[in-house]
Amino acid sequence: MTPAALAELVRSTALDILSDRGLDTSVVPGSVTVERPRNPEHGDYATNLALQIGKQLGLAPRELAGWLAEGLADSDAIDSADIAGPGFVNLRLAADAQAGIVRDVIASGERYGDGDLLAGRTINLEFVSANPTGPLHIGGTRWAAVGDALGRILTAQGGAVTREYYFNDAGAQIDRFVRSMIAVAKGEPAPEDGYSGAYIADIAADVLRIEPGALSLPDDERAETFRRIGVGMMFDQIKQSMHDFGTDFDTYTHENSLHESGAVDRVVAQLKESGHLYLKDGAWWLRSSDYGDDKDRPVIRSNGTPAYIAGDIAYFEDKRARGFDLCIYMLGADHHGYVARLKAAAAALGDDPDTVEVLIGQMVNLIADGKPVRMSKRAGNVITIEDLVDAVGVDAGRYAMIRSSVNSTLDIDLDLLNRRTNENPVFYVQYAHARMSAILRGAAELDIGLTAETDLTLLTADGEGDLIRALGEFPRVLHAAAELREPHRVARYLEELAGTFHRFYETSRILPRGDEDVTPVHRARLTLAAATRQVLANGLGLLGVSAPERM
RNA sequence: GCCCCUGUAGCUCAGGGGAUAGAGCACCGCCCUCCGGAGGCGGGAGCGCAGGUUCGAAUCCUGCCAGGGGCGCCA
Repeated sequence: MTPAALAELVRSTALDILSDRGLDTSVVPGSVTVERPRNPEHGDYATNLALQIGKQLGLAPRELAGWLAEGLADSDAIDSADIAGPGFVNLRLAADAQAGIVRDVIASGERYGDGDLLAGRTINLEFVSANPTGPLHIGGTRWAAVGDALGRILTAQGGAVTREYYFNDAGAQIDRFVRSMIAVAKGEPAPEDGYSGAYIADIAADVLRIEPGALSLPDDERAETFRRIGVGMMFDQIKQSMHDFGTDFDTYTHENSLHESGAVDRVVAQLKESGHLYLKDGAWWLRSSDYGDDKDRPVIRSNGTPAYIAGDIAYFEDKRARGFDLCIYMLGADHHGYVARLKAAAAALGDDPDTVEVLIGQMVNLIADGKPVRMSKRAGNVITIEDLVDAVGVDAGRYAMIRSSVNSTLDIDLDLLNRRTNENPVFYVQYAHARMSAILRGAAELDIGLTAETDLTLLTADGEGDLIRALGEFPRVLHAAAELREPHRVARYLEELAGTFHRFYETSRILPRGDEDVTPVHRARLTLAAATRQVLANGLGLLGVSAPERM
């Protein structure tokens, strides 16, 4: 019996008890809390339902808990139900009900853990969207890993997810990028406000290789040539880096295309007409202060040119026209001020601001010699996605990015990367998977197959029950990770599961030793190992991290 | 000044109102006749401060302190 089914059992039992006694059943929440107590003496599961609703019913929680325990104990799935503390009901599952979790994992296979939280939702997930003026640095790498994992998690909950990258190939930073390339191509120093990394020289040289006469073109054509080729190359490089990192996008939208197609002009005209923009000091303003911004923001500058936000409004309109009912934006903490603007844009277009969901992630700090260092292209200490992958590999790199909440600033220790240590917890998880793979190989050699007839009620040892119940948590973890948009929950769960497995492995011999006969207990443990391996593989897959058979 | 995030073990971090707050790393001590020791067992040590809500607060609310980020007709 899965925890979800158990919660439903508790709920229906409570409803029966209350209606039998003529009490108000509406106080029972739609979903009842059933949790795994920290202290194993408190049972396999515990519910606080009596504590939650006792007061509303005017009943002592312990009395209510007593009725609940009595009712639950009648179920075949429940071995024991006891009142504890101020009104908890502690539950122990019957062996067969617990075995049902293992059967469930084996039967569901790769789909074990999936849910329908987001069934019917059409979701646009925009992440990274780094400017194409340089290689993807380690900050953007965080979103590449977390965003990709989130996309997988939302998909596993039934969401129709489109991963999207917004490519800012318009605006002032592109002009600076172009001026920087041209200056370096001419052998001059990069402009004061420009970009000066070594990659600029490389790209400038590549532009000249493709268009040898580029420097002698008239100013306008020269800039356009460098822009077209240089930005295109930068874009390809970023795309390739992320692909090598295991992150691919479904759609790339170019900001420039929104301007060139007239989409920006159209949406601005529409907003002027509908009164959502107002004219002040010669500029057209969006009422973003209605949505938490500290002031309104100009959409059309007084010189008549569109501000950055104009493109974003047109982009949102474009997303909605493509049928998305939820648009998620993953932005760095340095863009948090943009939340209100995006919501105001949605509202101005007549949409519910909740259609826009902005996830703010904190920055990635570089630590060297135990102290934070500021990344600077000028100082030449920019750490790129390639640097990270070269140092620790894709799996450890992705895992390190994902396993912390995005609300926490992330410290990446340069010395650690340079030492290529195996301190990353991903190895702990992967090792558990490899270990089980080895056992299953061993079982195959001994010709021990997994069969549906295996008696899983033989799994009665503490370590075995712990492991089974840990497997049972996976669907709830995925549900929470999707609902809260927190992929790190999956990583933390996998670490716990791997630990529970390693402990099981120490105390429960899986394969027969030497010339021992194969017993039903061996078969049951082997099935449990196979189920655990499946869950680890499913979880790692959601993080985009490999589940190796051997390490 | 205003807005967002953070403050939990020596360090890096988990912890969706629940019972005795966890993990990894580091440190100390144990465990290999047999399934992979990249493992297991044991040990020490902690919720920034002050109020409030609640049967119950690391978690929710308010204030303060400290750190990071942001407040442009830049993007």
